[in-house]
Amino acid sequence: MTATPTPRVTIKDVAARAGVSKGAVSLAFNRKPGLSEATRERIFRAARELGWAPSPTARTLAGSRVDVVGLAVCRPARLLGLEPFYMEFVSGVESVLVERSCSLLLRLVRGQDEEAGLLESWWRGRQIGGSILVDFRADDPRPAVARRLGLPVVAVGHPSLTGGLTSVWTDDATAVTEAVRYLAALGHRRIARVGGAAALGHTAIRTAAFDGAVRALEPPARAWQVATDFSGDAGARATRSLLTAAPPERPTAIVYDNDIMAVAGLSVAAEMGLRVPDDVSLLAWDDSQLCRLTHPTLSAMSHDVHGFGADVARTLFEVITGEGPGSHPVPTPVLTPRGSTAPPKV
Amino acid sequence: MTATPTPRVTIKDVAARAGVSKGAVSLAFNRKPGLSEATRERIFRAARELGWAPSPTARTLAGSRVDVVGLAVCRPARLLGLEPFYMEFVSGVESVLVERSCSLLLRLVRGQDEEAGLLESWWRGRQIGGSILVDFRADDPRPAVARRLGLPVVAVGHPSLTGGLTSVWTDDATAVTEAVRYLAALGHRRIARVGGAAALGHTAIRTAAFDGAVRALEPPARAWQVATDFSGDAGARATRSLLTAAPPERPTAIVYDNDIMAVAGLSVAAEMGLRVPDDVSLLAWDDSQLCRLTHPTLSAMSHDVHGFGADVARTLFEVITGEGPGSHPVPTPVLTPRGSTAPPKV
DNA sequence: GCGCACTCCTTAACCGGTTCAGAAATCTCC
DNA sequence: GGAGATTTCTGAACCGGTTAAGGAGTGCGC
Repeated sequence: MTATPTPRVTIKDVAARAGVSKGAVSLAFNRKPGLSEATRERIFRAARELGWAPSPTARTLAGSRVDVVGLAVCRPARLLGLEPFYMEFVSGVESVLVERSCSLLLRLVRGQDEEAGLLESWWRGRQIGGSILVDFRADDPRPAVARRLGLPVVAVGHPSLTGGLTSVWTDDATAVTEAVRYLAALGHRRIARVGGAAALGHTAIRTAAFDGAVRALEPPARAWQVATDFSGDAGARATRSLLTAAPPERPTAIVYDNDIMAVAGLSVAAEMGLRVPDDVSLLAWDDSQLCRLTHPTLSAMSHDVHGFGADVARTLFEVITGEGPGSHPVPTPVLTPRGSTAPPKV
Repeated sequence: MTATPTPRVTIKDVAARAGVSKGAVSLAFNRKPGLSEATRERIFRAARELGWAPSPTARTLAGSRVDVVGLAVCRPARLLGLEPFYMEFVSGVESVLVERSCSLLLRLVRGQDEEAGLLESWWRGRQIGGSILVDFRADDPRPAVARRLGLPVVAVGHPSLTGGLTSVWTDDATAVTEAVRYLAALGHRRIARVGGAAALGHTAIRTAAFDGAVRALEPPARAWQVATDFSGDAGARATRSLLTAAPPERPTAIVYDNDIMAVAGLSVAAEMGLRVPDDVSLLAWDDSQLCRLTHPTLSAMSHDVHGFGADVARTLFEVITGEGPGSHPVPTPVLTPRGSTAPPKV
């Protein structure tokens, strides 16, 4: 790989060929006033002939915007690989970035403190023009950092978690409530939930909502909740422990906080000789294609993760261009019944 | 989000505080000779006190290296979300990048031509210092582009596919052969393979290897091969069509090119009332956690995707620092027998 | 005492753009 | 036809670093 000395073509070459100054070329390419239509056209033609495009690096240095947005994701690598959610989310974000010829700077981190430091160095080094923040926890340091730096960000999470930052969020509480009501309507009176990481803000929201929804049922129902780390293994363990009890002490329906755990739950039921949905109903969250690949297929609270990512990216651009803080709810996940839920037969 | 006018601290501030010139600071931070130990120390102290770090943008513009590597991935968004492989691969790449404070620029593209254009604009715009190339096809335009540009790249794929670029690859042919021999040793004589996208180079390699391996069996065996798009749906369709034949015309073992399709195959078998592994054995590829979550658990050709990503990243750095083309095989996937494979009982 | 090599540091040009003050040319209006 | 306003374009400074050339000071040999 001998580095061919690629003859870099710069703004100067374009200017020379169009017979104007560098400044004129810059004006043309930034669609700023002060150039005749003829000159503008001549400049564009020259640029086209030379195959020139302005260097983002130089642009950034010269003080204009930065065409890169950051995303730091904080989960152990093994889990990330498994969660369909993120890749789909990223692809949604990308779809919007591409339109504005922006790029995504991705980094896996091990905690919010590391992420906070990363945001600071990204921003101070002018590496990013804004950032997407996910996975909020209690006492999250990131809102304070973003505010201190003046870094444009959009937070993915309920406004109660995101410290006043512009946020985009799904109404998890309503979705959980709907799930519980649905199961109750099927006749379930012993309902469990295998939740995500307890430290995560949205897990807390779902936990509370689940609690409230079950409490509101009439006739009253019995409820269980378990926290996990979102991994399939944890989902399997939780399911196993829930289902080992004898029937009257055993849930007849289980709600999972993601689809991986639901898949794991399904296989645990099979391994224990329980029929799904006759002996136990299973309901997943984050409906990915995975839910349609199991047998029986998994009922799920589904939402458009790709579209969600796109919304987040669009909102980030609004923030970057100076819109005030806001809260953008996206459609509540809707229940998609499939083969894993039915009235209890026991 | 009123952008606080963050007072940017630059190399000039550090120089002033240390009582030296900009040049000296630069020398210190690039560990170049020509500074006394005392001065060097004084400069670092000043930088530390001011919380300064050199701006990557300015560094790039000034002609030194670029601390970003590119990765363009070309699959429909829906599939990407599902394939555990990529996220895990990315996390492996990241693990190495972080050590060298590099970042990953990620982009989803729709074809190699789009990717080739992207590489060119990334490189000419000095946005990346090198790139990782995945998913090689016949007549892939990317090697030529990389060579023409002098862009340092590392190709993920067998040397026969990557047009002389430095490549990192798993020995798929051997792995496929091993899979076939294993199934044959269990007693299978009717073996099918649900392959990936036919246009992909490594799919072709596996197809040929499968063919050869089956042909070499003694006593002779019957073989089927189907191409898919890697999606679970396609895997399900392929499985369904393979298993609808009457027993003597039906494979007793199926090998899948990724784990998603194997999961889908498992559920199709269940849906058709076939027992796994008694009626049909299933063998996955790209062993992710998913394979341990099904019931029965999926036997798989497993390899360390995270480590693979790390190897690729390390190799890219070698290329960037000027090593010649090379070929770096990584360990061949090994067979991990689990519950989905057994001697045929029919 | 002088030339010479060596160490340590500074100076200034440069990377490839943006931006703004102001010059040159054209238009407007009386 | 000339003052003033407007349009169009240029020149130079600047962003925050890197780097090559060069200068000041020191030590050494003879």
